Amino acid sequence: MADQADLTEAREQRRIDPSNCSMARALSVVGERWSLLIVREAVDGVSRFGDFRARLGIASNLLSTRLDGLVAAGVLRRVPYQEPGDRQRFEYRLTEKGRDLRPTLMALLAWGDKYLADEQGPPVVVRHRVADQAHGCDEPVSLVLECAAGHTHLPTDEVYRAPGPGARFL
Amino acid sequence: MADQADLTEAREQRRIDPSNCSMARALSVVGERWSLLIVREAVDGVSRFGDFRARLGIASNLLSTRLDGLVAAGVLRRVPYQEPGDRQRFEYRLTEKGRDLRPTLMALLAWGDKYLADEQGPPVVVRHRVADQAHGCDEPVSLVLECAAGHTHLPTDEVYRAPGPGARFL
DNA sequence: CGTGCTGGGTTGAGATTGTCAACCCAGCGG
DNA sequence: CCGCTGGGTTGACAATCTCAACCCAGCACG
Repeated sequence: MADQADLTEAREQRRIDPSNCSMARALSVVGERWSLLIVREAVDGVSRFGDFRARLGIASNLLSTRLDGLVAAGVLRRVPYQEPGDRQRFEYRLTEKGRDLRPTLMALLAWGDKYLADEQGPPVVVRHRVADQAHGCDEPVSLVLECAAGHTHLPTDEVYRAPGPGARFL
Repeated sequence: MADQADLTEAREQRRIDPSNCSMARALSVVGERWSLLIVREAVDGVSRFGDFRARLGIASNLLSTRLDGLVAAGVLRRVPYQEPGDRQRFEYRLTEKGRDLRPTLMALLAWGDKYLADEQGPPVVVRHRVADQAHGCDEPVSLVLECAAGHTHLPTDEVYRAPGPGARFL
């Protein structure tokens, strides 16, 4: 198997310092138990404390802490609103930074759909809504890998992680 | 702003039960502190207990627990190996299921690169390695959204989550 | 044959984080 | 001025994580 050869080769080459990695940083922001689920709800249009709480079943103190954390990280922003005949309250909306987590959510969703769905199939699918409603597309959407040279639909084993401009080595 | 209208609309429509979601299931497998970092290392060719430990700086008992969990989840498999002049030991290799987490890792990496990289730029980039080494491509790779009708490079706001075959409602 | 080294762990104390339940409080409506 | 509602805070307890110490099988060395 080429499998074994790959491993041996990999073990011998100069290694990128794995602690200096954007993935680790990303996980420090959204890597705990609830963060990504909160972001998922926000993507889905949820914005109020009580709605997050009800839909996720998360403890309120923890939700409070997580929302603060996500606001501090710039993933959500806290905006005042006022229902007619009610005092001012706050809601939590996604920022651009938060919206950019959508591919991550989709990748996780796709993986869950492939390996963890129950018999009836995936409970949620992602579809294409074109901005112009006249010719709605509505086809299922997937994530594909594409390289700058225009090669598209790369299988995942044709990609590798290489040192970037900010790389450090062991 | 259309932003506000979207939220209101979203709040009023029939909602997918968020607990019956592949994402939540996916997170229950790889959602804790170290799992994805372990998988990342595994993708990178790391397979041995001590190597994971050294590269991640994770406590050995926790690594032990996580590796067992990932094996139980089918993300890694435990295979015996024997170095010459040494006794039999075990290493942890990615399964297909584990390899399929690569898009998730890439999405997270891309997000981290965009928002969390330091001045020098991202420490790691993903490149295209063609199987046939003769015409190596080596261009940077990115994840793009594509729908079944062939629309490609969808902006994330042109996709939405819709009920799938296994959907439940609130 | 005893002694130590090395990879791959286990055990246990203490800090951190999460859960659950109770409580708070501002302001509207009655 | 009473209670209800949304959006929290507080505190007891449980589960997890971190850190440090220890273990143990088998090879290598003397």
